[in-house]
Amino acid sequence: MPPALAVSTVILGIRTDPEHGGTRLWMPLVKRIRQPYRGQWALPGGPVGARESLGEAAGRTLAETTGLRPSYLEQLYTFGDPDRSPTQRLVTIAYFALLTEAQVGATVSDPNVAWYPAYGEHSPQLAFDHRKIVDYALWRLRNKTEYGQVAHRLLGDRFTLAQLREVYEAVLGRSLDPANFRRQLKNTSSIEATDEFLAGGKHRPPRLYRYIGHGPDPLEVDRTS
Amino acid sequence: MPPALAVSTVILGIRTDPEHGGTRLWMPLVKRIRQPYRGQWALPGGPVGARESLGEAAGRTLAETTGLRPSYLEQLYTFGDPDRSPTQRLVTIAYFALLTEAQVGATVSDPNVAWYPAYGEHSPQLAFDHRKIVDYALWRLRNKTEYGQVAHRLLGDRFTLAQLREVYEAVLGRSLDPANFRRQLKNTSSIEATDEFLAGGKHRPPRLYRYIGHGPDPLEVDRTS
DNA sequence: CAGCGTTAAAGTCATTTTGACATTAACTGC
DNA sequence: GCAGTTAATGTCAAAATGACTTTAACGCTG
Repeated sequence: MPPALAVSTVILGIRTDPEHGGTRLWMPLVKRIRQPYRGQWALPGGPVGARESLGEAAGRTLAETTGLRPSYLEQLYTFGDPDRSPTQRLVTIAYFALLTEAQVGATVSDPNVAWYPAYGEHSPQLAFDHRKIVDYALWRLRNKTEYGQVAHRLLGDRFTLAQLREVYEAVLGRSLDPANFRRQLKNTSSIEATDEFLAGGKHRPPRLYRYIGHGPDPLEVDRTS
Repeated sequence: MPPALAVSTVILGIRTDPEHGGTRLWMPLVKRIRQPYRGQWALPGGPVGARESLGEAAGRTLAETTGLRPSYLEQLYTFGDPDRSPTQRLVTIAYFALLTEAQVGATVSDPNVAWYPAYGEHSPQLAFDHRKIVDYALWRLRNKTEYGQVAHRLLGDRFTLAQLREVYEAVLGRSLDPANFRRQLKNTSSIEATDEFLAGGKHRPPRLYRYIGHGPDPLEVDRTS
């Protein structure tokens, strides 16, 4: 029996928790409509087509099931134990993707697709070994040396320092001192102040900053073609 | 045409450079005896058996070609572009392994297996996209948060602070101040002084230290079975 | 066996970075 | 115009870092 190829993708975006206020990492999940694990939430994914690359398959399957078009895609890990599937050998390549808040809005309206916190007590049970995949995605995110890159992919090209700090807090899972955070980032050369301010707020308008990229992450999937 | 599964492994160990003195990262390579890239050096690897896991396949193929039994194995990246092979689709899962100096000695005596520096001008050209795989292995090694773990896998369970510093220098590619290095490591709880000393040297005998593990790296392949 | 060369280990000190907190600035709503 | 809130800057002690010096413990040589 020849092996079958599939991809699964952890899609992460920031959302403000409607109950508790703080910004958190959320992910869209799809409800399984057949056995095994029927009715449980699972990561978006599907089989790899014969003429597409693994990264293309990840981008295509997540777009088909969720409607999303993430700005960042990175390969995570490959699962291929011989007994993962009772019939033939199933090799699954896991990816993880990052979304800006603007991109989050494009989620399809479908009762079988819903957003959930990526970790913590409100994060649901997942089908297969998908919880392990999500935890590994979070582990890699937290262990990245260049957080500026990550924050940029979650925020878009213009952002305030408060937004940037909330992303860091959501990823690291702990709160940071706003004043010290500001000082540290001003010392790095990874962000640059613009002459624009975020209007419409109720208080002093914060300045907008821009990310100065140092080239792509060596892990990023090239999807320019 | 169904996909074929294969593994390739970057095996890294420390060796003292016979010419220039310093400790460097070296890797064993195997010479290709058939087309394509016949005569060029390549990473050890081979097809995945029907009843073995991907990690088992990596451990088996590297042992068969090099005779080595590394103390550490970690999955790196999966390559699966549809046009990698002219005949059928070839999916290669790359691994990287770490060896202690004791384990390096067990290399098979075979003219088609030889050790080379893992990076720098004396590192040879490699077949296929294997240079990219090696560079990615080095990138991940350098971006690990827990260097103590890495050093432990390259040195064994007892080591002097000078040896530990040489490992850090070989991985990071720059020299470190011995006194400051000592101070930093004494503040972490990752190593512990033993009451033993390394005898036989020409100078003051250095104290031996032991690594205090914080559990395995989440990426490590479990090969206890 | 005293002195020298070499490496191990500990100590010194000025500079930089960090964490905790205070102060000033700029806006909205009443 | 004043209270309330967030943005942005400033202050300062503690901790960490980098460059360097000093002392200790060997083997080797004469």
